Amino acid sequence: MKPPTVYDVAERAGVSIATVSRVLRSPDRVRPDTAARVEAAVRELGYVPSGAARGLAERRTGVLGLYLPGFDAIEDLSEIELPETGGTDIVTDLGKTADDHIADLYFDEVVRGAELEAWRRGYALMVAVGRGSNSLQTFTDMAGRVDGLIVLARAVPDAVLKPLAARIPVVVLSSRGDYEEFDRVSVSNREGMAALTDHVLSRTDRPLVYLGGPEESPDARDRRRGVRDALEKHGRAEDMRWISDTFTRETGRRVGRELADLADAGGELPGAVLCGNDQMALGVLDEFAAAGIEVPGRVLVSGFDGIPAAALSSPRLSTVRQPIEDLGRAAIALLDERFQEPAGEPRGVRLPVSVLLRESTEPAR
Amino acid sequence: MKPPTVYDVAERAGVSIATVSRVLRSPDRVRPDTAARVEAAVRELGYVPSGAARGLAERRTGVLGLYLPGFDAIEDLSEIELPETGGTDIVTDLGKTADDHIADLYFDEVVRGAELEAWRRGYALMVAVGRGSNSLQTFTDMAGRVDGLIVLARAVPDAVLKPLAARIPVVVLSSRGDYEEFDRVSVSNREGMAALTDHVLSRTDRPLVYLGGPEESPDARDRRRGVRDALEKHGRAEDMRWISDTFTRETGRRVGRELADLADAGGELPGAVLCGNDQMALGVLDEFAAAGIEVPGRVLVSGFDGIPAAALSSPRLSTVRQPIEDLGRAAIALLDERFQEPAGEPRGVRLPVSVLLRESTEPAR
DNA sequence: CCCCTCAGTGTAAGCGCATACATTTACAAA
DNA sequence: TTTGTAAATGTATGCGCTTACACTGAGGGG
Repeated sequence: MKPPTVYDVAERAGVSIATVSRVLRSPDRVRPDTAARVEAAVRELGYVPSGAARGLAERRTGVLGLYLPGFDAIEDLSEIELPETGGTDIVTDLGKTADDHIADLYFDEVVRGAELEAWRRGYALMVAVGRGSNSLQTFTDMAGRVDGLIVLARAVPDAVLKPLAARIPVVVLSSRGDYEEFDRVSVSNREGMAALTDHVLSRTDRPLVYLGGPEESPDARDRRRGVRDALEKHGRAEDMRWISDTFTRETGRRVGRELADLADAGGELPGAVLCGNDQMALGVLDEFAAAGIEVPGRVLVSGFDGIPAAALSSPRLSTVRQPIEDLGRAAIALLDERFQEPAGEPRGVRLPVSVLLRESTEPAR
Repeated sequence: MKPPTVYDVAERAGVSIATVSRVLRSPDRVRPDTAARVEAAVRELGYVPSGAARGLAERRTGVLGLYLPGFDAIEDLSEIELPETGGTDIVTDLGKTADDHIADLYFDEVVRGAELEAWRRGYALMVAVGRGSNSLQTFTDMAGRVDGLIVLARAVPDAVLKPLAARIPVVVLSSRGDYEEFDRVSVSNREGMAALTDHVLSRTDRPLVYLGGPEESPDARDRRRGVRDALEKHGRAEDMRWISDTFTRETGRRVGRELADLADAGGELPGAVLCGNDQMALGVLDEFAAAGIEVPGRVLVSGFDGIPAAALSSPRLSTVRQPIEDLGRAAIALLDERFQEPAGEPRGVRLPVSVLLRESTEPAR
């Protein structure tokens, strides 16, 4: 059963296809009674205009794209079952469940922000994710379908991104300093971390530990710089032991245990453990709690990101909240702006962060 | 600057447009050396195939759609600011923050599930949301752009949905019994609530209160039926006081306060307060805690949905976890299945729920 | 040496719509 | 009635791609 087209509608209504098109797009340019006939035909045939044909003729689609690099969660997804009739599964859940979920992904909030802002502005949003070897295929596929594109830094080779940006507006979500030839949005990683560190330094005179992310991550680098900024400001540049590792809770646990063991063996605890993200900090807290080391009593701990779990830990974690959802929103806003003003200098937007001071860095008086 | 087309590439490579198209779509049907020339031209020109033109010629787009009814959160969204340079905002956050966030929206998880499954199967997902008066416009716009469509029950008038379903596969996310002429997926609301109620009835002999959602919500209706099923099974059909109101935490607080006041005035507390969703139950817990009424010591409380907050309350809430993310995933799977098997009876999938028994219904021995 | 086959390539016809431009109609003024 | 003008409608082209079909030339079998 072939879907009806303008031609079918036109024939049924006894008009030309041009009139059908007008009724749909600028109804006031057509006489009310003919419009009514056309609308009736549309209804009777269940006609739905083809987006592809419209896009082709109009040279715009009304769709914005968001492209993310693949992540393991997708690869690991198992086949879903489709039962005709569901049942009920009774689970006695009296233990503690961590529920380390996809929901914690950074992406997730970016996507949500982009969705909200796109919808608000009357665009539809298409989200695609690179998967394995043919991820470039996925990318160009998407690029060919949208009026503008948001891309996470490093998700796509520059050699592909650069020429594309000459064709359609592209916004990159990057760290500062990266991708300066594109429109881009980033957050104040460095300043935020500097402010938090500044606070911690005012609370303890003892030497510190910084547990940061991998060297090659631009975010990690920026945060480390923020720490250094604050140290220099206080003239305590030498007061820090630097550790770099993956951004995981497990890493935090490992380091936390190590420090606890050290203290156990008669060593001195650092004045504070500053962490490059919240997951790490939570890992540190896990182990300190297990070893009976009071936070913030004996040592301060801080994180970065402002994930929900950081507000639920005990003690609650001082951290820097990134406006991740706003990142997505700002990117869409920037795209929309480019449609109004196609030419011009690339524009960089840097979103402010909030330093959240909570109990984990607030020593009892 | 007009984007390059197949013609430009063909000219540059000294071949015909058919050959260009072949290189892109079935590379093994052209000689390796010509393919190489074409690929070089593609790269030099930064050519990206137009999705619109492809879609038109191929009569398929590789995109699936998800359509949601509008919600207030979008309307209320304020304009986002785009600062060139971000700052740092220092917030001393030593109080309790509720963070009642969009993240708690039911939709959110559906969207995520659909995204994951679509990506996994190599489709892109387009998500659109009806907004105000022109929401129908948005809907048909989207319908014209996708190979298949997922729609939330009641988001679109049947008069529109019905003819559309004859053109492209449509899956409806509905409560049981609804939309039987469509492919659809739902969850076992009724059975889940029956099982949880059954458990609660085995824990208390005193009269109960059921605080359910609005009469007109099919979900609310299904859950209420589940409660009734369990009551009848236990021969305690008369043991329940029924309340219907909006699905909000505030409603829960109101009812909780009312019950607390009653108890204060010498009345008897019910054996349990069963709630139609977790938000309500949390509201009840809020007020019981404020009034010093121990849960589960003096009264049991249960919820429905299995939202994250239900695992973090004190006491943790017994509830029925809906596999909301799976709802989205199953819908995509169903669509994909329809592509293989276009005809056939409409298929209904009902997903199982999990009854999570936690402390709020577990009286101390 | 001719004819057939087949791989490789080109030609051209849509796909369904928007729209510039041409034509017709309706109506008012002359 | 004629003419002028604006509103309403129709005609025809092109948007960029895929693909059926036609064509070419090279190699193999007779």
